[in-house]
Amino acid sequence: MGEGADLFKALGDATRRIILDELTERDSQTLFEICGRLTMKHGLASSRQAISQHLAVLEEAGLVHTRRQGRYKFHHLDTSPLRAIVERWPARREEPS
Amino acid sequence: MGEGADLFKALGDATRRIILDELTERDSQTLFEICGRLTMKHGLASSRQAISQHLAVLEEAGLVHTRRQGRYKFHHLDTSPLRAIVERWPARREEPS
DNA sequence: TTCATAGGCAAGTCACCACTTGCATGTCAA
DNA sequence: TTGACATGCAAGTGGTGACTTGCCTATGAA
Repeated sequence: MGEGADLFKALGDATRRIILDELTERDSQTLFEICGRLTMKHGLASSRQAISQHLAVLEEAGLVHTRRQGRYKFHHLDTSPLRAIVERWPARREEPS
Repeated sequence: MGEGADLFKALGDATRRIILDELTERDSQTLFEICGRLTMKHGLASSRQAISQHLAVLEEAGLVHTRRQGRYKFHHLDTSPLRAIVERWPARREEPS
């Protein structure tokens, strides 16, 4: 019931968080571009299928949107669902001593 | 390296998120108080040990701090680690159409 | 068409994690 | 001290999820 479980599940994996980092640096990438950049710049050697499944989870959470163009599928970052987190548990009024 | 994995792991469980909800409503509760309120108001029948382990995870993530007083241990909410999430993946400049 | 590229689907394996179970520790009251 | 209460610790179990493996579809160029 709008509990947002998909969002927290998506953020729960370290590889998916790095994918979000990569899309923050350079938005609108294809699956193969993301695979290459994760290997090169972030030092992780994940398979194409693994990254594809991660992107599906991120899309379910609303953090990534896709756009098909011929045989390419571009992935776009959407950080707006993250606002629900800080809104669910607001900052306290009084600051600690 | 300050990657914050503990934070996302803590937020990844639905019961722990409800515990944060409960502490948002009423801060500084003991383990037994939290157990009782989760059963009454949120309808989940988790054991004392389960809740205790959840609170330990939340404390590792810095979301909950504890204060001992005699045989009681009070749990305090700290939402400040959540800011790191929205700061890691900032909102885009342009708004979507 | 043929071939290479970009991506999708499904079943199987393995490790982690939530939860239980049982016992132990420590505090306070009678 | 005895007993009840509040919490802690540690081993074992089951289910979920990340990853692999293998095959399939679709687009575009020669």
